[in-house]
Amino acid sequence: MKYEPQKIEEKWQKKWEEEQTFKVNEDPQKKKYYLLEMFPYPSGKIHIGHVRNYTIGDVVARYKRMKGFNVLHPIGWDAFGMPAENAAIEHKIHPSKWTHENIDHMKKQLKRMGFSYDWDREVATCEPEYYRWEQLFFIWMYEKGLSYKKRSSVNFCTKCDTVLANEQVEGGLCWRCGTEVTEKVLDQWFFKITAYIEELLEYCDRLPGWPERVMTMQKNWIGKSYGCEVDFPMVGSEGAIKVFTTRQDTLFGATFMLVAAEHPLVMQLASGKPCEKDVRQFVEKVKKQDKLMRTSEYYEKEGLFLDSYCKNPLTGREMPIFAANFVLADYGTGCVMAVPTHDQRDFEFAKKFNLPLIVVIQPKDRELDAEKMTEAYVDEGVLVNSGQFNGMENTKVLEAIADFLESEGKGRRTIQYRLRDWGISRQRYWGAPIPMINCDKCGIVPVKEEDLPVVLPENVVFRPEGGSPLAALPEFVETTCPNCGGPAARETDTMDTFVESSWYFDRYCCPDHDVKPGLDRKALDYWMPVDQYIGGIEHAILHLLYARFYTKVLRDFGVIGVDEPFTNLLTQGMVCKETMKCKEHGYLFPEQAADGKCHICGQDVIIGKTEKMSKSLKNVIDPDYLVQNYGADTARIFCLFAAPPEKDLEWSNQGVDGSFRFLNRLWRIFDDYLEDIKAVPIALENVALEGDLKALRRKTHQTIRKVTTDIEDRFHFNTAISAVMELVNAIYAVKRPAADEKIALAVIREALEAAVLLLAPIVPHMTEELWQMLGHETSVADVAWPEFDPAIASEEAMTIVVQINGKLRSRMTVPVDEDAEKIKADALADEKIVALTKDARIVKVIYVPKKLVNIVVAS
RNA sequence: GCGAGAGUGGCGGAAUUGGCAGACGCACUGGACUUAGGAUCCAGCGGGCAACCGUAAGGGUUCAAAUCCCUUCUCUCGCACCA
Repeated sequence: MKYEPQKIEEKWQKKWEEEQTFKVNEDPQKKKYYLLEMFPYPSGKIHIGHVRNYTIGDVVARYKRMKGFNVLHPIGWDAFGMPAENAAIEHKIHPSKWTHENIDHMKKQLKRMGFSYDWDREVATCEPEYYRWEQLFFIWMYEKGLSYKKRSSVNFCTKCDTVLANEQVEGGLCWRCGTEVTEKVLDQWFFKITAYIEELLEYCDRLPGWPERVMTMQKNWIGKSYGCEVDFPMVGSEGAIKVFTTRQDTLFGATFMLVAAEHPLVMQLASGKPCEKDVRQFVEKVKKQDKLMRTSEYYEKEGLFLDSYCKNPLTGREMPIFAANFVLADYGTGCVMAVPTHDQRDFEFAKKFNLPLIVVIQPKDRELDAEKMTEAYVDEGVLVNSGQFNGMENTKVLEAIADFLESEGKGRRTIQYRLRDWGISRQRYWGAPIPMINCDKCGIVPVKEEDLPVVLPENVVFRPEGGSPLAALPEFVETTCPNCGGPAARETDTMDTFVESSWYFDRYCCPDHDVKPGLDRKALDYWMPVDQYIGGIEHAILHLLYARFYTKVLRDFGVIGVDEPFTNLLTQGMVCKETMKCKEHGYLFPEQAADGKCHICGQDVIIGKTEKMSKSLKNVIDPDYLVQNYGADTARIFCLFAAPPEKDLEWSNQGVDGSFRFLNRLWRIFDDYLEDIKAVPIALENVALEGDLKALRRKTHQTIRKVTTDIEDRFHFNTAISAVMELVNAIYAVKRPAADEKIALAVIREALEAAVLLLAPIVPHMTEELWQMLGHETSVADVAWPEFDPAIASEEAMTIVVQINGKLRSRMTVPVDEDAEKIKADALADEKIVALTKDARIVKVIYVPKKLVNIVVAS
């Protein structure tokens, strides 16, 4: 019988669905395991990255299930977002329709891959029953001061009448219409993630199951720095300019002051002075400068003297104050003390404006001369020109200067963070409405709980020029104030879609949307936290940080009982493929470039770099194509075999062939033996085996051991698969026993059954089929994971390597329980060793148990 | 610039705690079967005639280094004028 994946795959998928094989419920008797993969955005079709991500997750879910865990393995849709709205504008299809059609199609595709989801828990975040509770949590957050409205500057396109994300600004122009982007000050909603900043940071060191690099990225993103706030008194007026610095060791070298151009202080200082007009112009110019450009290293440093001075608090020196384009308004106090000798930016600025340089740190190996410096000295050294601190090492003087500033009342220790509050307002339609009402009399008033959800209206008009369709819909906007009953206007901003993805894993735990308040604490206590989370590295900061924050917020509301949502995180690599180009026709899809020729013009195809699969580079493999030509099982096993999960996977069509060939190879030998082994029970307990059969049985048990640890401890599916390949090769290597050689057939049956069970999480359809062919009646998904017998797995003889001075010189086979002294003696008596050591003096002999003997000789 | 990670045959990758480098697969070569083979099975496959040499390059620690340490180079990712 031939291996026909299409036939058997659809058969088993139907059966799993009918029998609800993967439906789960809370069961206090069983140990739970919550396996979660990042849910997809319903963009239209699943791509190979989804296949990889969900295959990895599926293997772990099925493996844990066979290990006896009560496994929660859900899926859903991150269904709000811009592409749906763009489709509405371009193709005149309602975002809701577009999204639901995509979900329907992708759902079919996922089912066709055979993933073991509990589909009863499926969630789509665009449903009012989902975002209803998010709106309630928003109101709770508002009441606690965790969500607030603030004026803040954003990228704005006047033609499209909308805010643009940083990513939507291309070279200072709007990505859609090409209009110059301006900064606009708008009232925006924020989540106060900074209220949890210390806890978020602290837990970075308490999540050992997360990859170090993700944690490092999060820590850097939070960006905690210890330093001092220092007061620089104004000259000729009251008050002082406050500055944040981490380099108080250079304070004596501060010779001028820089203020961010946007800082209100700038106009304040300039007002009434002759420079006022110029300053105003300068500020306007800087505000217009593109944010991306402005933060580029190569951007010209510009500044303007404000005709004002302040005083260095330690030296008393008068310092001119400048407005500068490169000072960040929203970090620290928006003002920086400039130390041109020890900061490159300040150095460049000082040279440009001919400002004084004072060296305050001298390197140990040479002497700096301020006159001759060509760049700032930023390394370690000893303080000079620094009063009582002279002679101290700059790295050690930080505390002393901080103490001094505090005792003199001229400054104080502070901590600064890079992380800003999370701006969640979007002037977009396809998102969860922010449940707030603006009343002229009462101000901002939350919608009453019993009036939730604020449902997104369907009958909106999408304007090709952009802008929020909600604001243009009077029946949505016009309402009454919940407080005073007077006329009021609804908030028309919607929430950032990252809000939905910050708690969808909670929703999966309790699919009943009608429980109040939204989530069932008992179910959450059983399932949460997520034991294993799997997804792309691209979410290392945003989604993972937001979800951690939101979990802490819900915890403080008593909704959930965990501090952190995800115990273990696996970040899988990207799927890449080489690009193919035709000189005339540009990038070609793989099917347009078969046999190395462009299918449009016949020219030779140019093979380009290996890049992440993307539509624009056309280096994509359609999962449907794989399913049709090879079946889901081949697609699954290839994704796992080609690379370990955390690394990028380079696509290889020949590799897919190889995987398909392996499945056929297993199928064939299984089919070949089927009739003979069907009747043979496994009863090898009291049978003494010899030779080939003994070796095969040993291999079987060794393979079980290896595959188990590879999956359990490391998620190294590629080596697990290669171990099974070795087992299958070993079965092929055994001489075909006759139909009446029952013991031999029993050994082979055991090996084949082991191969089937070990592969069951990886290629579930084929293994279900083979399992059934053997006469079993239960689903292979419900069979217990095989156990190995250490006695059978252990080798009776071991190969000991004999080295001379660490170089391989001979090998010997000895019984496993051989005495160490005997092994050493045997090694020295070995024919090759004797020949090589006869003229040398043996210094010592090292025996590494079960591995090698190293003979150290002196020549 | 700062931070993190990586660099092993023609290719993807193994080597789990410092202990036989190159498992497994792909590609390639040869053989068998065959009217035929792009199917299948079997064998070979880092370099070198060899002694030997080989894990980006150089140095070090060690009886022993792909693995640990130092220097350099290259690549990937993240942050990036954060004071």
